[in-house]
Amino acid sequence: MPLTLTDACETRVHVQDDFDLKKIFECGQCFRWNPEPDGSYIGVAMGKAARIRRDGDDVIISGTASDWANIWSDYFDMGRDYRALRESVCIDDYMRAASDFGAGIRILNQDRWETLCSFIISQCNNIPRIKKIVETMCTCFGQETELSGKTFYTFPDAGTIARLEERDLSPLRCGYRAPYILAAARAVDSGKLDLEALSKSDAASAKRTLMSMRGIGEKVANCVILFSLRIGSAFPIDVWMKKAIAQHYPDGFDPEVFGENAGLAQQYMFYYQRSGMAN
DNA sequence: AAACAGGCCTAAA
DNA sequence: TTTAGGCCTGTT
Repeated sequence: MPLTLTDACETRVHVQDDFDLKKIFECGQCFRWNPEPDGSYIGVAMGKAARIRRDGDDVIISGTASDWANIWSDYFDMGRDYRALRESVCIDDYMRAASDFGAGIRILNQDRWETLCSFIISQCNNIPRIKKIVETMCTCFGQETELSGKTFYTFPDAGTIARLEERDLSPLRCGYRAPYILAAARAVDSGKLDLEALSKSDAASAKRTLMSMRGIGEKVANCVILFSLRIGSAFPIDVWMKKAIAQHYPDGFDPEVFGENAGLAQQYMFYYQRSGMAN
């Protein structure tokens, strides 16, 4: 009998804190995780393809225990207590309802360059098309990686994209965003834009630096800051958030009321608003 | 078929 | 400092 080498390795983790895969992957922060018929999710992140699912109080993820310890634990932000964080943003009845509804969301610590590039692509696009463009970019320029005998593609690194010309990006069909992508890739590759350094700075200066790049405005900058620079005070405002604020805070609203947890409050508001349950 | 989609840029008040 | 219109492309 042949040995079964595929799927040989899964790691089971007991999780007591908020951790809802559907909410984590569908609250708008990432573009490369997709649901499977059995309720698991398959995605590619941090240079690896993975499958993850829940089993009661446990989370089961492909890979070794050290993959979990070295990669996924941080990716899923397991170092923070989301039940406590969730309580901290309940400043009124509306936020209580929004955070109850969104309980289980976690803010991923994603790759900085991938996040920057993905949210440049996101501008004035809907989610299916964002995902399609990102996926095409990975199959064209990423590296092969395997999971259960299937081939997946990693997100291409900035250096790879930096060496391309605009015409090389035409298969992506990303329109006017192509030059923005190239400019960002070249800035990251050359070190002119040092995202790791930005992660050690404050929200205001990170935002200023990001917005000095062509094609990066306030919304994209805030998404990058929140979803990859680990600065929790960032508060991205898109069309859904504008609706939420107009409906629930007609007299004005300052995200600073949430302090360092404004970004998580934003995720609850966004997810609640988009669900249609907030009305 | 015209309008719109998880913004950004520029020009003009 | 705020506002309108254009922008690639795909979908409705």
